[in-house]
Amino acid sequence: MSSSILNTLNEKQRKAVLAAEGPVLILAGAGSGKTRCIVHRIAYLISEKKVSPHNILAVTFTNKAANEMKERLQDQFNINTRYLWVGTFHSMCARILRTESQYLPVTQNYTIYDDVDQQRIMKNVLKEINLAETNFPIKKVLNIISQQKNNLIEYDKFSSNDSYYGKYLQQIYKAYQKYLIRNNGVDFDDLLLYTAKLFENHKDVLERYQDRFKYVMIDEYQDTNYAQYRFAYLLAQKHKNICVVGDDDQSIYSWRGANIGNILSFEDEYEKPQVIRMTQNYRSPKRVLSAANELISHNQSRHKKELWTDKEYGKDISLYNTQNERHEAIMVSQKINELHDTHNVSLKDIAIFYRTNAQSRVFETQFIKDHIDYRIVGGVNFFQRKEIKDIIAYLRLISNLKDNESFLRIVNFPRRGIGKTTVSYLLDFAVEKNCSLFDAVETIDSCEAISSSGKEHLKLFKRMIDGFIDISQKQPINELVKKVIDNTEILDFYKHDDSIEGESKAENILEFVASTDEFAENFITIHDKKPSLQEYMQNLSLVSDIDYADTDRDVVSLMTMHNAKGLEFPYVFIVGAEDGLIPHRNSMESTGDIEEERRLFYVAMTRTIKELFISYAQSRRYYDSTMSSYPSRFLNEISKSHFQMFDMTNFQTNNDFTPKRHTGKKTFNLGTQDDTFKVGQRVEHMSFGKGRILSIRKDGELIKLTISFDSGELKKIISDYIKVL
DNA sequence: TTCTCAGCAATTTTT
DNA sequence: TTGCTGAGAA
Repeated sequence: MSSSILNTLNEKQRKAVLAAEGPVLILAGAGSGKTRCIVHRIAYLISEKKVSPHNILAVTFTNKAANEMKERLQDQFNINTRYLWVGTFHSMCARILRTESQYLPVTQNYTIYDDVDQQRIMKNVLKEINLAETNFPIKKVLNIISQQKNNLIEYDKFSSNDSYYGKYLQQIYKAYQKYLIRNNGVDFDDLLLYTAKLFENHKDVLERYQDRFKYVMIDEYQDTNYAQYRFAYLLAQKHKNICVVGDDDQSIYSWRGANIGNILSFEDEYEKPQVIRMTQNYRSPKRVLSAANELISHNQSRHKKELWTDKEYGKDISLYNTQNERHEAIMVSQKINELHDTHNVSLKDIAIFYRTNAQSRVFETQFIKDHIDYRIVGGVNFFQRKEIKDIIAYLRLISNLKDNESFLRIVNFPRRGIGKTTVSYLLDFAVEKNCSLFDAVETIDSCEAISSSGKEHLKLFKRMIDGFIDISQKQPINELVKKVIDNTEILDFYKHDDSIEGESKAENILEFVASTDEFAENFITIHDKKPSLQEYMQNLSLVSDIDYADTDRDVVSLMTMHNAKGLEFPYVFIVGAEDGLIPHRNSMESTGDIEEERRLFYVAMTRTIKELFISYAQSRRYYDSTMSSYPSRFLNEISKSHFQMFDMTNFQTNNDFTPKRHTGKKTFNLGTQDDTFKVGQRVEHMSFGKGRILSIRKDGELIKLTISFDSGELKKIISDYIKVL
């Protein structure tokens, strides 16, 4: 029978594949082959259990993972994946909502706003209801609203234990939501919220989907939030065939509402689920794995478990102590060249992980200098670049005329003589007429406030958009994009901008055109027809760079530790392993925060297939100042015997690069200079009382601490006078 | 009325 | 270092 489905699996994996019916919980450690397990499980359902692909829903964490899964099913098991639903929660929900839009406050062609759009919108909302940004910081407010939505709380149910701010927050939430609806738009969280609410409030709709998706599978279940949990729960209520896969040690998205509780309480939620634990790691060498095990064992709130492996011990983990972030980049660059030139390692087998996106910059400059090809995965998404978003704004407006947000963005870009004054009068006029900005232009002649030249320009603008609408109905998306770029002269605008940025922006635009061509091509092979604007818009906001990261190019991959999740590379560099970066200074408040940072570091380490390199710098430039930094506390939680240490701090810019190898472990201290002080630590001073260390600076023999005392005072004090608590 | 340029603030992680 | 705001120039 299904020899190819079961043969290559170990006992636990086979068990997971064969557990086709009923609730199943798979606790799968890092590198235990869970993706493979899911793929084989789907293949088994279809080939052996004769389940129609039509009845299977598989939720993955990224679209890329979804595509890979489909490819494997197609290539390995010859399964037609056309009717199989594989994708992220968000893309599933977007798809469902497009079909069920009659139940929604928006129409079928709604716009999906991303986080940058959200910020712009919130800015307008605050202005609209006369609240100051200083009192209600945009990001914070959006964050709170996001949390509410992820917990399926709508604005009328919003309550806060803070009675003063709570009242305002509810008001903001409401105004924000109304604004979105007025623009016929939704944000990411709405996709989940609307779908979950749809299932809750319309039993008939829910039942339709329950019967459609008789088998539900969810990957990375530890990173689901309440709305996602609810979505899955409701879907699976009828047939109870739900299989979730996850690892509590890899939960790194709690800041966006993910709740490890979902996976930890699965056994209570569902009646007698089969529980399968996969602890054999097939990815990392023993050395790396045991170091990772040691690290993660410092977390209190976790299922106790230890990964094991048959693989060889592998090399020591290299640990580099460098002078500053530039030297760190030089060191990594040289190491990569060495791997590439003398050990024949392909660049695509090398990855660099950092905690914050800003850290990528130094590496980019260094790699360009050293002629190392690289690519950044994630970061500023290609589709989030200003020049691309401008074109997308045209597309959005064409497909959704109520989208005032996009209207405002492009009405005067490229310049066409419609300035702030004209726009603000137009806004008033639209409010008065209770219509969208675009519709307001129709009757603009009756608006006295706007100058006649303003009116003319607005009408010209409208005529142009009307022309695009016409084209969009007759031609496929890629042709439309070309027309938009031609008629708006956007490309010329950048070409005439002599700066380097202008040039690269023009290039990006051309790349965007190419990407729509490619989209059209792919679309034709799958659907046998040319894609319309609508069909293009459907997946636009939901794709990210990771989804596009083609693994074929022979380049070094740079990404945040968050983006590294689910990936693996033979050679892994973890850079910036410093207190303040990992754990991040904003995440040192509670032990819960620190535990999540520790999991993040754990995730990064366990991506390694062959060899792991970790580096930290003595000082690091932030934005305008240089701060001294100290090795991450996490390094202290791993036995030193796993490391081979290299002190690069004597490196001089003109000198050759000759690392001094440290064999004597006594001379090398991982902690702060005297291991007593750490950033974030509680300390006491005789006269100032108790406080917390904010930064540590070495000044000759002296160690100077900046301490925030509980009294509210901020002092710089020599360490001799400080007692550690 | 529109556009430009200087000064100022702000920097975690993402579908 | 980048992005945004506000004041003055065109």
